[in-house]
Amino acid sequence: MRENTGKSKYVMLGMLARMPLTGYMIKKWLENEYSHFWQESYGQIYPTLKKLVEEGLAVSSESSERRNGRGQILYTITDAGKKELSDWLSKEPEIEKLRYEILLKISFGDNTTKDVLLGHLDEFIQRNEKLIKDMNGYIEEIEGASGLDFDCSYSKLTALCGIHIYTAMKAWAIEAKDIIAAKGEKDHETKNP
Amino acid sequence: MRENTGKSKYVMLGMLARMPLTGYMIKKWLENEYSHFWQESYGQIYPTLKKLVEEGLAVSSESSERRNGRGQILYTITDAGKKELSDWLSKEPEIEKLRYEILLKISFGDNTTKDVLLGHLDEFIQRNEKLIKDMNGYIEEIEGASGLDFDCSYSKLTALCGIHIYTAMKAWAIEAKDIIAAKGEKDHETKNP
DNA sequence: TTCGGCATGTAACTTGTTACATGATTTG
DNA sequence: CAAATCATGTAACAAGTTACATGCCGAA
Repeated sequence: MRENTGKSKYVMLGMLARMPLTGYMIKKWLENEYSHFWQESYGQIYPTLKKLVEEGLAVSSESSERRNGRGQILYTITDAGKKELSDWLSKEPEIEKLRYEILLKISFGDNTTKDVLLGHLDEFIQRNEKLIKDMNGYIEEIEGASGLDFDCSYSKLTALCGIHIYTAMKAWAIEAKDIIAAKGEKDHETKNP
Repeated sequence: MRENTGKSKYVMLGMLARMPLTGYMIKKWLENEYSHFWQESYGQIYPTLKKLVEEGLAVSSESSERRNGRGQILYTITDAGKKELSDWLSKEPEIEKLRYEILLKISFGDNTTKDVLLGHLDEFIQRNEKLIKDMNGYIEEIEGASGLDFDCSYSKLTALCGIHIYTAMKAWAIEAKDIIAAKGEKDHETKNP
């Protein structure tokens, strides 16, 4: 009983806990609502789903009535699956290993021009502005949809986190631009006393 | 000439651009100053260094004078390496794919208790407080060391980014705790009109 | 003499992505 | 009729971690 499915397994379980889903639906749902902090490819989803069934954490029901395209395979979480999920939820989240390419490029800034760095930061600011707008739109969307069959307040919390992060990133980038610009002037002074 | 080394290659080049280094020194340096936004394992470092030499981006000089322990292999960047680095620095940084486990757990919050979530958030707040303190310490450190042989201002910028992010994360977690606590009360009201 | 740090290296494994194959149905 | 979308799936690859092997030196 090796533990080879990483976190994808729990993502599937968490989504199936809401409602029975197909692999395709899981992918679409991830793309729409989780993409800013989580993503999975089909190459992960389908094999993981099969393992879930093997481990008794979900059951599959092949609906031969092919409504759209090929016949769908619906996965439903079992009691064992619910227990597995809640056990995982109780465990303290691991510390994330982050890899910010932009910070790498900034920290190697000596090896390029000021303009290149300022360009990257400008692009970064725009990207974060877009993300903030997206997150705000998403929050309005779920606030607008009142008569929903399930509670979205936890989803809203993750969007709120996005807003915090992207706002902080944008603020940093603006500050960084100022510092880099000022630094250029200082260098010039030093070289021409 | 396949492109199989990902970003590790450029990290090595960026560090070698400062001074000639051994694999071991690269690892230690990464652990000390880059660990909050980048990390590499020996399993990546040594093979990548070899490839750098194969591609003519660095040269190795085995100093047979074994100062400490086993004889070291010093790697020095070549002009071709410097060009490769500056070309990479000019390219727009890729959009990061983030995976925040804590957000996953929060978004699946329905399947556990309020106490579990509040506990995770408390731990998260403490972790971020520690990180903010670390980053501030790091900034003071490089500000204190005045007569340094090379400019640290770009490193300081990355630390500043850390402070922004961790502060934002902490602020979010505090807000999230309040919202989750309030939500509990509201649920109670709804169930007992 | 034992332990920790210096120092290099690799094999096995895990994790995840990409590109492809298949094919029905819906929409323009 | 062509293209997009629904829908499942896999093989090959890429990337990265872990655990281990080796061995010297200095300090406790």
